[in-house]
Amino acid sequence: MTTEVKPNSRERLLEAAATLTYRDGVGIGVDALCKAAGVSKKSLYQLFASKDALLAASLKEGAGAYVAGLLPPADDGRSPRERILHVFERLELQAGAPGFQGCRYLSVQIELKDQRHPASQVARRIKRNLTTFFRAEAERGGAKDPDLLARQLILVFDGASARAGIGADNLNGLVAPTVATLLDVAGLR
Amino acid sequence: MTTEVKPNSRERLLEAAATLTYRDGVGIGVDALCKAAGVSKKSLYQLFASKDALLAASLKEGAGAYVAGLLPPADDGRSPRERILHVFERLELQAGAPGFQGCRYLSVQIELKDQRHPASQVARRIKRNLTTFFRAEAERGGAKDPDLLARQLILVFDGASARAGIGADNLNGLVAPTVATLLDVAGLR
DNA sequence: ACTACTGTAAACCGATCGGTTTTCATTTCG
DNA sequence: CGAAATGAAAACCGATCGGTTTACAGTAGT
Repeated sequence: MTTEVKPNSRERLLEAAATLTYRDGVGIGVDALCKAAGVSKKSLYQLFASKDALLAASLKEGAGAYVAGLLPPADDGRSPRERILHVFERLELQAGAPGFQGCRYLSVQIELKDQRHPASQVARRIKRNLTTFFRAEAERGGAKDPDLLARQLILVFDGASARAGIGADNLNGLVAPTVATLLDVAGLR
Repeated sequence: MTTEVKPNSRERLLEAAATLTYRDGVGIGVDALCKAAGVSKKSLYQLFASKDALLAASLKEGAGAYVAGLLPPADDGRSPRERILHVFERLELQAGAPGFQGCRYLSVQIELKDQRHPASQVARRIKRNLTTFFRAEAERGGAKDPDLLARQLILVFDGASARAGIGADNLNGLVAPTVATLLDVAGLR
């Protein structure tokens, strides 16, 4: 077993940071984070150099579960088209869940403004990974212009997630046909 | 003439709020706003009930210029397709300008989280206006499903503006073909 | 039992938050 | 000229910010 039954202070802080910054924004105070984690500020600053470092670490260590919940398993038998659509099905599912506020990585970048902020850099890397997945599947599926298709898909992903996050759209009947259209035109059968 | 040569305190505050909250986020302090506007806090709180009210008013009164800079003039001779594409051309232009941080109305809603915040409600209304424009042009152009097309267009608009705003994409060669594809499939000649 | 360590709780630091009030120089007007 | 109104500057308020430090309870190792 690699999983801990009893999360340590570090893990509880990462979890609290993930939960509270997603719900309340990156402006959340360290007092609130420590309280939610049941950890003293002293311990926080022994484990992390700063609040920014905690935030960046929280994003980074949550990335694995995030992409795992979004991407299809590697080398399942399905076609690139199906594998791409899988991602958007998962997004639509997430968007319907209570408490959904949009893609946390996009939100963090928008809230922080500063692109050089460590958490912003982590977020950018994760987004780039998703784009890379799209681009690989596009190429594998024989898309006319894999780069263009990948950019279109991540654009739709971020747009859909943002609009659902602010409650402007519930995505019902929107994402699947839009993605299908882009895949069709790109020649992804 | 309706334009003032000498902006009064109220206008300077609205302008400062627009500039600074866009650049630094809604977390900007009232001291900084007052300093930038050259207005005392006393005057601020005579003119506006709260910082939130100032922010909401700033968004609301900037909306006219915003949509005017985005939408084509009413009843120019052009086709719905051209009029829709016009909006995305303007967006691409904005995105290339220095200091572009994405659509301010989307950013405000993401930063505030709370949908009931007065500024968030103003932002939502403005976005709805843009969607209404898309939907009207879609219908006028004979789109198969005007509602769907309008939702697709605003999704692309927000996605493109967000991704350009965080520096993840420069939109070159992306937005126009994507929108064109959606218009084609919707039957908008 | 004694020491050494761990980590929580809480005091504390200077800075800043949103917001109110006081001060005072300037302008406006009778 | 003198009174009233305006508005900027800044002090002030309690609260909170990110971050440090102290104090102390618990627990291990010997």
